[in-house]
Amino acid sequence: VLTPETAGHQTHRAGEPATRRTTLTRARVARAALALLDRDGLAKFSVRRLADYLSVTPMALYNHVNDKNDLLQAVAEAVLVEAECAPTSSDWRDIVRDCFRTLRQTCLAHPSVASLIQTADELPARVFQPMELIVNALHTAGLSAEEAARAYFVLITFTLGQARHQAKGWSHGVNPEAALRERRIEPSKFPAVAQAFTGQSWDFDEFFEFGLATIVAGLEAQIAEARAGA
Amino acid sequence: VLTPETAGHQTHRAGEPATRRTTLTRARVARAALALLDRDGLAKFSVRRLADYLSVTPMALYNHVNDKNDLLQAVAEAVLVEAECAPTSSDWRDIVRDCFRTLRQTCLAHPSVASLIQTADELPARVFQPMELIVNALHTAGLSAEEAARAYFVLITFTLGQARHQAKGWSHGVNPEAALRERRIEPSKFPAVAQAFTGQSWDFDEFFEFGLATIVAGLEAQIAEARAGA
DNA sequence: ACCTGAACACCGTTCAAGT
DNA sequence: ACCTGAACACCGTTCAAGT
Repeated sequence: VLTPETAGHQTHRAGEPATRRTTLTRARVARAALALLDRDGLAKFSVRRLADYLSVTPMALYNHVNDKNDLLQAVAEAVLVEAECAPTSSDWRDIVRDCFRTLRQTCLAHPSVASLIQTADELPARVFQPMELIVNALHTAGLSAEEAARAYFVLITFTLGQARHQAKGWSHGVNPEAALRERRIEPSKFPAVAQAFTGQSWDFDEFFEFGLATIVAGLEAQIAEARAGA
Repeated sequence: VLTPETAGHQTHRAGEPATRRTTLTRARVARAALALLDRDGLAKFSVRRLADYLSVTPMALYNHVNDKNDLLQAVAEAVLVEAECAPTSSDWRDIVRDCFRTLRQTCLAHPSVASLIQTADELPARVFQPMELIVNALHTAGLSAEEAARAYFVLITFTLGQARHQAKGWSHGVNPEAALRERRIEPSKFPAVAQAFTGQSWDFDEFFEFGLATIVAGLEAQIAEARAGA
């Protein structure tokens, strides 16, 4: 059903940017998709639902987007713009921490987006901005250019993977705590796991910080080694 | 179309394990699904295609599996059995390296399976066997039980994420090398990235080993810190 | 240039029916 | 107990048609 405020078809001068509130745009489509993803999650997302959400025929979207995949990439791109990395220090450790904490927060604000980025066929060019920052910082610190690139991928894989896990709620049975509680696994057969998960509940922030600290410490060791070798 | 060798319906004594070649089983369904996943990939996999592959009605599968999701979990479980971790040393570093190298090799042998495990709603109980081993080793080495559990998840997130990347071929546009070559990004704007990716091609084995070494080195630092604090 | 409507070739899953 | 066949409520996408 078309309502007046969603279906206005104002004609406008050719060549003018179509900024009418009711006109579809790649950017507008992406933003609506993000809103829908935030509301209903990736599993329930479909082109048809998005079209419905925009009070439009599914095919209308294909004027602004090549593909469902292309659509999702537009969303990823739009989100990553928010995750602009503005380091507060010139120490590579601070740069790394700032960047990936920021990325993580952005992913948590949009729970579907970590999966989205990891699933995308093409990485939006956007990811190369923080990548340049990190690779440069690590290279300056003493890593070779290739090592710096590897380090970046270790960090982003960890960050996105962690955010995915957290976004999924962790409750869906991936949780060892729940597995123990529901007797899916026997504590006696897994004493160390049982000890780690009885009593306290899993803290994602602490987990992330532990992982980040571990990787940073590991990179310190790699840098020390690289310097010793040089 | 049913062929004689795929559609035989031998009656057999009730209570007997149904080991007839032509009888469907949760295990047999899972194995066929794995074969199909290995051949065509996760994107092309569907319940209906699997049914076709087994020369059977789609609904027949639902006698042995609750769900598409349940089906995929059965596959994940089946694969993880292959990835049995048999450490060759009692040094926690060796245990960690052996386990995750083995897991990675298994994932590379079945390219869809890393995504499968990360997508699964429920972790197969199988993952708790290596988890117990790792958590125990790290706890013995000096980490608290919770820290040991966190360390395990850092490692598995990295390993699965890396395997996913590699399985995807890396060529689908995630590759900075290709992004540079195809001029999707300007080398002049990303000098450090450009330097890291010009000339040599990306080596996944080296990437994995770098990441593993980095995390192990980071854990050494965490353990040293934990011991100093105790 | 942008949107529509009907159509195509698929999905996962339910349900009643067969043996 | 296990499998079938028809059906339901969805998908992504193409194509010809409208404005």
